[in-house]
Amino acid sequence: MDNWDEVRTAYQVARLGTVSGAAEVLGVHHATVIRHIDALEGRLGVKLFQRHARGYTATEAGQDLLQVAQTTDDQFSQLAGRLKGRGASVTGELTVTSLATFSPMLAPVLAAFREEHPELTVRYLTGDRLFRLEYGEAHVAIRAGSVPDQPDNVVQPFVRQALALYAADFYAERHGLPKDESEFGDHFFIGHDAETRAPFNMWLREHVPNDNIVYRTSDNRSMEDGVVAGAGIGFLPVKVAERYSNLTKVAGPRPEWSAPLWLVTHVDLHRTAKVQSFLTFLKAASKDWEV
Amino acid sequence: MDNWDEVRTAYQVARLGTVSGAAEVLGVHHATVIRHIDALEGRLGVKLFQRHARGYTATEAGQDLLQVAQTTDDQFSQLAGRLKGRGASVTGELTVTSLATFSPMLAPVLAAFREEHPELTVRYLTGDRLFRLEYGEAHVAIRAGSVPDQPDNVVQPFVRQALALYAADFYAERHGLPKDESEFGDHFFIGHDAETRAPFNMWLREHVPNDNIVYRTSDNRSMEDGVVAGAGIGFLPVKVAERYSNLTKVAGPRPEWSAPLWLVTHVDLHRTAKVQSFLTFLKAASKDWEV
DNA sequence: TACTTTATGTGAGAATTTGCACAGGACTGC
DNA sequence: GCAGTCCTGTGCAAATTCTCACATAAAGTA
Repeated sequence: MDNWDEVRTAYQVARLGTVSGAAEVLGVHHATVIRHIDALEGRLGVKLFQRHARGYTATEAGQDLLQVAQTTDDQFSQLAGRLKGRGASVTGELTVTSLATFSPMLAPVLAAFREEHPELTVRYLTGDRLFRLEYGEAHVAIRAGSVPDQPDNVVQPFVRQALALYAADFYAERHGLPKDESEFGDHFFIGHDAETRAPFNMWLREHVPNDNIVYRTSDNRSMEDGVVAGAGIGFLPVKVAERYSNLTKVAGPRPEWSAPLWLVTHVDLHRTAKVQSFLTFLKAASKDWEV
Repeated sequence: MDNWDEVRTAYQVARLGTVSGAAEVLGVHHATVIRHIDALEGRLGVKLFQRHARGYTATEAGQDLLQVAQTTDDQFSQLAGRLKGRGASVTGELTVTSLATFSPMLAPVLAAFREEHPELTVRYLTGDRLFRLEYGEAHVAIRAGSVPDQPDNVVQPFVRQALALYAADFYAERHGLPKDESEFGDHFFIGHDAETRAPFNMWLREHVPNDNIVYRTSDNRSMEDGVVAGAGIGFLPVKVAERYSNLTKVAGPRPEWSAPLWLVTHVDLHRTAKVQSFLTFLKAASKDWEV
């Protein structure tokens, strides 16, 4: 059964009883219909129809085919309806990926977006490895650093996340707070373990003696925990710091500390209503994240 | 969704994950597969796959299609199996039609045939109107009279049904029995009401005075009832008369009384195993019906 | 009975579809 | 780091498929 179109033709003939009628419904010439039927019967070795002057009547075999193809037709119609609707509606899954750092900012946005579209399921992926849009792992990615230049990706600038230096009350009680940069040498800082190219980290390496960076973490979330615990002065997104009552802003936010963020989507999905709808929603929600 | 082959192509791509793999399975060039997918996506307005260098991964829409097409493929495979098998096996329906006269002879044959093929359903049609093979109303017809010459019918000679003249005991007691044809003028006969072309009826009109044909019926079955009830001397098939204990054979059987019977099948169904099987069975069973 | 309508069936040209060849990109293993 | 392999993608020629036109046959109708 390796030609589904012939089955479809036979289905219409069985349904309508005439070759001409089937040809009209299918939008082809009646000769085509005859050839399809002949080919199908020849391949199966069974007569599907009895030919007579008034048309074609289905044999048992033809009636069997009629029933099967009937359900197939129904299912395909439903499928087509779903698929066509899907392009225009915001349903199904929306998969977003970013560095774990942005989770606190993104979570409320995703929650609110899902609230607006009850039929939507949100998947938010963060992890060590980069989830790849070109393999369909995510619809939208939020990336930091230099402009991603994957060929099939649609990249647009997002916000520059406002970063500032914070210290916990616990730290301030024991070490005081620096009045300005000149006193940084007398304080302890929290930084990245690796020499990342994150602007704030590069700034830290330049302006703070290495020995004063006493608490080093491998990811930004642990850095946050360090700051809150009073392990030292460290960089936090303003939006994150606002959630803690025991933090004092030491300096900033400054534009040069933050890296530009990028919204990345796969070209195939970029123009879908779902992705577009989310992008506009995200941009609106992120207006006050800016430095 | 008016091109089922494209759905089938998309199904294989979704299943295998690559265009090349799908092309190999489908036995077409991979360029064809790509064009099918593009056409389908274009028509639906939805991306079914995300293209990347390692192949195609199905989007949600593609996975939806995969599921639907999966079941379709299964059902078509099963259908193909049934259909191919049907040509070779004796299952489903067997529809036989004849004049009601032959019902007593045919019934035991049909019953025995069905016994041999438990999966078979027998439909035996008799009626005033002729059931037409070319419209698929029956697989096999038993016809009397001159050779049917419908173009699409396969006609082969059947038996000449042995007919004889019978009288019931009730009649014999009251009127005696004729020794030979010369005494027919002193007896009462049962005949057809209309001037049918049945040989026995034509013989009756020639050899028996019209006034002696006192019981006239419109169908052969009523004629049988008339003979059994002793309304007169009448023609009965030998096989039918054998079933009654109160009948005495008056004359015959004679070849000139019986019309040749024909086995007729439609050319499209003639070579199927089911029809062939029934024809041989019927011929074997009818050997002793002959004159 | 002849005429109209509505079917199927078939050969030849037109149109679409398909296959081929080659290009280009990405991963793998040495 | 580099060759080999396995993908997708596209222009062009070949092949198949489709359409058109006409023939034929049966059933309804005046």
